[in-house]
Amino acid sequence: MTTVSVPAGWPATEEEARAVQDGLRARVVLDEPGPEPGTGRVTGVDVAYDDERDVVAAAAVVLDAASLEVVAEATAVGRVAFPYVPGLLAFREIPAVLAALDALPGDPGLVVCDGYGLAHPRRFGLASHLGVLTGLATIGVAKNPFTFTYDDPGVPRGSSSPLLAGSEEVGRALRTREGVKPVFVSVGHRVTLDRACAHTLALTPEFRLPETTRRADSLCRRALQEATIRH
DNA sequence: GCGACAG
DNA sequence: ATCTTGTCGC
Repeated sequence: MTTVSVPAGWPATEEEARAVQDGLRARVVLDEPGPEPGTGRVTGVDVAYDDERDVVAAAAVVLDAASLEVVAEATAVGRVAFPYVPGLLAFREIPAVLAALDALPGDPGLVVCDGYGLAHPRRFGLASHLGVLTGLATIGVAKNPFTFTYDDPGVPRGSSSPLLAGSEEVGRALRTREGVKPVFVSVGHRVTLDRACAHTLALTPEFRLPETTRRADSLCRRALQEATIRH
């Protein structure tokens, strides 16, 4: 386990944070296909909080994309750097996520975030932001549609429908389990939407949520527990 | 103006 | 995100 350090110049107000998003948005790369689904490594990142004690814990879990077996993992614990504000989630989660990624031994490969990328009020969600800061290929897989609209996808696993901001497709509602509520996939950095969905399907052989986020979720909760038990 | 709103 | 036991079902 390592310690979270908040990057210098990290915004302190919502206005500053929105300005940062507007300034970085142009650096997102959307025209690279990204890694081949089912090959190389896939890393899940997630964060857990104890707002009472102002503590944050992040986890990064690396899986072999073909076997979905855990190859490496790391955690980071520190102080919360920003409150939760819809549209500004990245400022709350990224410092801890960066620390966990830095503590990883090898290359993370594709990074799967718990939240959105392009599907964002200013088209620069958590996955986009993390991608730009690290240069890594990233995608966002969220559990809720946020403010966006969609038609319910077909019942079979693999069915999808556009996730819409008005008439603009910002992501996809993707059915990962037959007849179960879809997940909401959007592009982060250096991956196309088709491939982001293919990766998501490859990561959900059994459950609605990607194996990456399931693993990262349980690990960061454990890390938070251990960091919170005493002190 | 008010409410909704990824995690 | 988080508060939270047992319970229904494969």
